[in-house]
Amino acid sequence: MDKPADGTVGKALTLLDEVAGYGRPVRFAEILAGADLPKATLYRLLQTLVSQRMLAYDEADHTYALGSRLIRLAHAAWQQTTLAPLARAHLDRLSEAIGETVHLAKLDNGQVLYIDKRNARRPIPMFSDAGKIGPAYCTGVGKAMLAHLDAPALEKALAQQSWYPHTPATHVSAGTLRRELAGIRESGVAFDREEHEPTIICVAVPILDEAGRPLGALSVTSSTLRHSLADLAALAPSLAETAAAIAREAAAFTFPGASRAPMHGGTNA
Amino acid sequence: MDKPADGTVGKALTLLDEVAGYGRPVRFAEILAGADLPKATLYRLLQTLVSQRMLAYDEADHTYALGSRLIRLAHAAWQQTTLAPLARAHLDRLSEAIGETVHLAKLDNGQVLYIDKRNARRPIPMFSDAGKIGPAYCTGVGKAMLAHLDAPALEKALAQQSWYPHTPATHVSAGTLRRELAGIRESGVAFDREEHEPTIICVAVPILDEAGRPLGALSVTSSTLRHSLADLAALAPSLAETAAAIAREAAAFTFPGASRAPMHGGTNA
DNA sequence: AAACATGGTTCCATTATTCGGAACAAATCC
DNA sequence: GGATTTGTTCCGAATAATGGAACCATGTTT
Repeated sequence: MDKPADGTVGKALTLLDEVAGYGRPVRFAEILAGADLPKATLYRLLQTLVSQRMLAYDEADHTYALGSRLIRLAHAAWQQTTLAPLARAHLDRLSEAIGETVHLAKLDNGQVLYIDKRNARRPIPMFSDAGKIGPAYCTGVGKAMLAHLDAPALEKALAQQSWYPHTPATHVSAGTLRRELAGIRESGVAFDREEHEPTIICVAVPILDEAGRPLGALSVTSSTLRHSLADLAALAPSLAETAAAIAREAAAFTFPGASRAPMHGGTNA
Repeated sequence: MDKPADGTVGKALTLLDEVAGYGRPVRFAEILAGADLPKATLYRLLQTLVSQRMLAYDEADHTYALGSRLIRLAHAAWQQTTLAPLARAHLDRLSEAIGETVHLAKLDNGQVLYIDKRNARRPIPMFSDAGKIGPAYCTGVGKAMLAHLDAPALEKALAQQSWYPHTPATHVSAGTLRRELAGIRESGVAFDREEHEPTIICVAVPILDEAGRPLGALSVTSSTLRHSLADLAALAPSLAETAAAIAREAAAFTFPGASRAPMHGGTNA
């Protein structure tokens, strides 16, 4: 099942995922059962991770949980590896204008990684929903991005899909999806017709760089109980406009100054 | 400067911080200059990190950036190591009610880790965003939490402060701060009187567990250009009420089911 | 165009870390 | 009180990390 985990670092990170997977503080014994490492090895690894603040050890009830260093790192990751910071203001505006759930996502190894989100009512803080991952082959954002990949990248991505039939409308193989992608590429708009979850529909548009490659995608999601596909289609222009604005900004953007800004100086001087 | 980095894992993580610190994609040579590792060693370490998706390598311009695995992990960390998920609805309500910038923070090794945030209707630009860290000795949330630490924990935390005089109003040693903390403990409310940034003021209240220990803190921040301390003081009751509600919920909460839920199954079935 | 940087990658013998079985200690349960 | 579960420490053997140096690929200088 688990394969060529490289080195100690690999094991340590696998362990992190392991702990993350429990979704709650865990005791040593539980981890021991889950991971297949010898007791002593696991023990040392955990110690290292705790000492590095990637895990937090609760002396009181002897449990391990994810550490705060992760949150710090993630903040940095979110800021630099994604176009979320750039897109933020645009998302706000779009959300304000149309009052429906808006997603910003990027493609990550064949899967959709949600990077930011706005709900109708309340503004959303970063990690609340950002960070979730979903399938590409049956979501609006996913298809919007797949449609603009070049041939080799697309093949690679298609090979990474699971083709699980979430609903009757789900594409279950590359064949039918390819055909739809051609259309999406033409029109510039992708729809999710209850392909991932029943009653959930969405419109999505890609955010493209100068070369036409997808940087990410934007979508508006709703439910068949409240809107028809036609309703959503009507929103496509504003979506496209927003996407274009984000793309423009991303193109204009060059990373500022080359000077170092150390992340956590222990004590800040 | 750098201390007892344990093992390979330690080095790898230090490297992550290093990359994070640049705040933008970095080239090999830059990292080489920054970190003091031999070329070959650095190279291998980077490869490992990339292969583990903790870093992302851009083939096009030969740069390294933080990887998406971090975002995924962080999502989990945010959910389980903090009271953010519990507090979310309460923050929304509070933010809605008072329309000013609201922060939720926890204490992390003597520093303030911001965990969630709601913007004012007309946001003021300022340092602090979810995921960021800040000093405890000169912020409202920091002082609110310090005030409710028990003696040994307080000593430890005080020893971790940097006492940098950000503004004329900043406490520059434990002495004066201790006195203020006593008062805060009494009143249950802490103020930041432009101690961290000029013109930035705030009211904060702690979120306490049954034993009276601080789980986190809530604050409302504004600027002297828009509000007086008295204005903020008037908000203290709603803040306290919200804090109490969060505390109540946190107390009632026990981590649900013991069953495993693996975090990222590669392909999702 | 040849010579030279500069930035990045690979080799491989040496060395230091990690490994993990098993003994030990501590808290829990009969 | 003794037995069991749970967590921690030891230490020789095994392995993985190390880093100097050679190498390769670009882009630069004369």
